[in-house]
Amino acid sequence: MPLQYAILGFLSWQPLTGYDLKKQFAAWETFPWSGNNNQIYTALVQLHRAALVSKEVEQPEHGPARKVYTITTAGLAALRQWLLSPPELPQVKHLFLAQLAWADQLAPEELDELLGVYEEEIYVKLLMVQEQAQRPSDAPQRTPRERYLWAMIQQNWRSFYEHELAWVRQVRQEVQAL
Amino acid sequence: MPLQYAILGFLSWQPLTGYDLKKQFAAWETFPWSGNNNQIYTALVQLHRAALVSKEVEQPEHGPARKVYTITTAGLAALRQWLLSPPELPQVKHLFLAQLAWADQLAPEELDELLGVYEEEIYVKLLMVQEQAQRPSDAPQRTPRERYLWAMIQQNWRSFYEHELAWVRQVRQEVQAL
DNA sequence: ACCGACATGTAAGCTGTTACATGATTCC
DNA sequence: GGAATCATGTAACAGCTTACATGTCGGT
Repeated sequence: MPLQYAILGFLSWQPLTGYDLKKQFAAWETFPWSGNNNQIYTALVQLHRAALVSKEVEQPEHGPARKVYTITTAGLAALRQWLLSPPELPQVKHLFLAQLAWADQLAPEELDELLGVYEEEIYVKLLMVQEQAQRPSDAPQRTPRERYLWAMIQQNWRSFYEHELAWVRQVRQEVQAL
Repeated sequence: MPLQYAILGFLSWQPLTGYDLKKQFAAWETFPWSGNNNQIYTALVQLHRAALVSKEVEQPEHGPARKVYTITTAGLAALRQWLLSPPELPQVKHLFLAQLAWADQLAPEELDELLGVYEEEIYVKLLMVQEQAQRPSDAPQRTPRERYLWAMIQQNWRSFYEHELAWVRQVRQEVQAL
């Protein structure tokens, strides 16, 4: 269900094809649908059946048909309704913490190695979201408020990985002292 | 798959029944399996088939049979192997950020209301994890190192929600200024 | 008399990932 | 010649949630 609304969100910005949407989802942490064919194309079919989007088929001389989807007024209304619905808490699946919970069974060097690998992974991810944020606006910027909101969304991700990095560095240091 | 290993983790601490495991999973943020019957009971069957756990059936005079599961040496080896495997990045599904991404379509009061509800939800959750951390140790504390690791895991959760709370308060304030 | 905790399990359905399948165009 | 991008879709499977189903015991 939220995937449908996220699609409507992008279409409220501009008409797009399934392929475009796929790329958008892949590009932003905020939209946690990994740019997955199966879900996006079937969601578009459902949205079209529900008349929340309209479809225009462009047939170029060469290559496959492009199906460009546009949001309808019913779609805009549905999007607005979702925006007003009570927010969900972030769902965090932090498997590394579950791994750490039993990591006392490891030797000191093994534990340090594990923490080191995690530190490196987080660091790489942090670089990724930082670069993502600086990418010249591939994002809606219709009003100053919208620009502000997107900036704060990016900041949320950046500071999440920054704090995670600081946390793992602290753990690594203090665990060596034990 | 990780669920199986998490079960082995708890059983490396002490023998438990499916019901006990369900309560453990429900009690800790760190183990993101919502205390769900279906998954836990079937996972135990699979672990038993793989001989990673052994089963003892206690039949009390009244009531249903209690099946107490104990980890085997093969199970301990499998757990250790998982602990050494490369850590995964945390998977964060932050739907509120996706909602905010399109929230410029809302009136100022509507947006403030949305942020206010989210702030309250995060605040309640923060209280929950704080209380969870102070709960008299229902957790393994076999060595100082293990005690330290569990404390740092709890701290990770606490600071996540603290930062989220600070973030939403900032956004709310600054969005009012626009 | 009813509710919650104890204790086990099954069924249906939604979500999500990976891989398969096709075919043209552009860049190296 | 081969890889990447554009562009659409399908199939199989794994993960996860919700609800159903049954029955005892202790507390209010």
